[in-house]
Amino acid sequence: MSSVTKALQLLTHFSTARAEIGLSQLCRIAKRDKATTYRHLQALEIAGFVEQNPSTKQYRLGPTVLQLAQTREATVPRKASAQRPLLDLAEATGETSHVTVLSGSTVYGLASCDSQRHGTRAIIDIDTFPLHATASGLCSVAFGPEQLMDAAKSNLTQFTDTTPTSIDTLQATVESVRKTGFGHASRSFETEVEGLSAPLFDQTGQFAGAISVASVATRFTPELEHTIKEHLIIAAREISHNWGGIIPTTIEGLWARSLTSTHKLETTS
Amino acid sequence: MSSVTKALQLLTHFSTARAEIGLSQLCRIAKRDKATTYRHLQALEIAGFVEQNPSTKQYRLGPTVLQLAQTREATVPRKASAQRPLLDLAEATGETSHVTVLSGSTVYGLASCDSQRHGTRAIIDIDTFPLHATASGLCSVAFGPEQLMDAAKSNLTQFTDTTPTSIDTLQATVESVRKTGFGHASRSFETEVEGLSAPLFDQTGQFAGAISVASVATRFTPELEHTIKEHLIIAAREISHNWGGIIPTTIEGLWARSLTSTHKLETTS
DNA sequence: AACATCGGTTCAATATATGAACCACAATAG
DNA sequence: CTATTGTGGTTCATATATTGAACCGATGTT
Repeated sequence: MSSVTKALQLLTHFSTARAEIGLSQLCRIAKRDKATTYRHLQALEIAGFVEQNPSTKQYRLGPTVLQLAQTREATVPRKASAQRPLLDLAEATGETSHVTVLSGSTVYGLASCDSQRHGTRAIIDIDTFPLHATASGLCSVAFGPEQLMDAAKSNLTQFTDTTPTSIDTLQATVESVRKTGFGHASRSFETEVEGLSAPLFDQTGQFAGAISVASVATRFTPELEHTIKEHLIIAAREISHNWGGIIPTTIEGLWARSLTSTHKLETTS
Repeated sequence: MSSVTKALQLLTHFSTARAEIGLSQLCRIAKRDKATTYRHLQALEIAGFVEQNPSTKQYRLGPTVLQLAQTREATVPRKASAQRPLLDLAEATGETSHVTVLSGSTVYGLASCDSQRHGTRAIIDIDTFPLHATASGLCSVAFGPEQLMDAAKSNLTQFTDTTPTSIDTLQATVESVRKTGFGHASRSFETEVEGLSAPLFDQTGQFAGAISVASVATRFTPELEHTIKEHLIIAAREISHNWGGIIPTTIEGLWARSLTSTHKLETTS
């Protein structure tokens, strides 16, 4: 491992929960030699990546990261940084995939990608995704800000005969999303389309959008569902990472449980 | 110079104007060896500080900086990161100093610091600074968003007999701030106080606030004015840096000219 | 077909990173 | 009023990781 990598790794130990770290403390956390760590910190300090609290001598993140983040945010739009994982997802599942972002109480389509594998494809050609009827929408209601539930309740347009049109069925559906970590819209927007989705998180740590796969219903077997979920997880992690966020451990836990149970179902059936 | 420092220096070459840089190009810009630069970029890529545009192979800032910036923003408030330069300023000038931030059309006091050097001190004990009558306010009008001028015009309260109360005198005063790079409130808020200020900038590149020195009028000689301006510049650079910004070169130019002319005045008088 | 780029790789030479032991200081504890 | 234990910071011989000229294959230009 290069010394550059080692030095940069030190930065990963700073968080809102542990904003300031002393030299000795950091050595323990990172399991590193003190002299080396000290020199690494000095190099990071020169570059403005860390600074020392003058009163406590503890180190904390420096102002340079603000500048860099500004540049990154200004030059790499969310869409571009979601493109690659989206393509991989469509490729791996053989189904059409979407990335949506939440703005206010509206779920906007940010990017989509068709797989070339099958002749029939799910074409979702809309700008905004209904909260109650699409996998992305349900994911947003389940993991986004609370007022989204009200927004969803206030527009329960019926698209198919399985669209949740009552407040009770909507709440039950959202509840199951919160339990499994996946949004699931079973032919509730288009009669021939099964939607599965996973939440995305950005640098604020908040829900920022969703990644979804729209599968042609006739192909939607338990095996495909399992495959889609596996790749949704990969894509969600990657896009969240590109947006400066991480998947909360609670969600990771839901996914882990959700996948093992699906797997059981798959092997016992 | 350590290899860590050298690697981190590479990041300074990325900006909104030059968001993506190829390996060879970066070597020319940074005047570095190609093999070394390549390895440094690899280390930065592992840590997520840069990433490669898959299609062009060019490098750009990576998602990690977003996370770090989030943590920095959440854990180091503006006030804390302005404190030290503010103290140094008060110390160096022997006068009371303030940091103000702009929020909407209001200039709020963020922090202040008294010098212990003199028995008499300028005490500015307010939460919000009048736009037209204080050095910080004038600086905000001069370098902040345009609508501030309207806000200033709509409240021309007379505090002293030199307070600019007409739209014409206000505009003339602001004009001179734009010419010199320094806000100057000559006994226009308190009869015994001369105020000098300089603008502050944050990571968005926009005007974010002002740093000011309130000097007791009887002490306010051309020599002191020159000293205050010198140290205002230092403080403004430092606080802006701590907020993730830099002083625009136009302002730096104004200051340079402004200071040499003051110096001439000082030596010829 | 010759030439000039590009991103990426190799390997011997050596400059640079390393860490045990060492300060000086501050805050406890006995 | 010492010990003790913690801290941030420093030293220096050792050795390991960094370095850059030269090289490669690919792509594009003249």
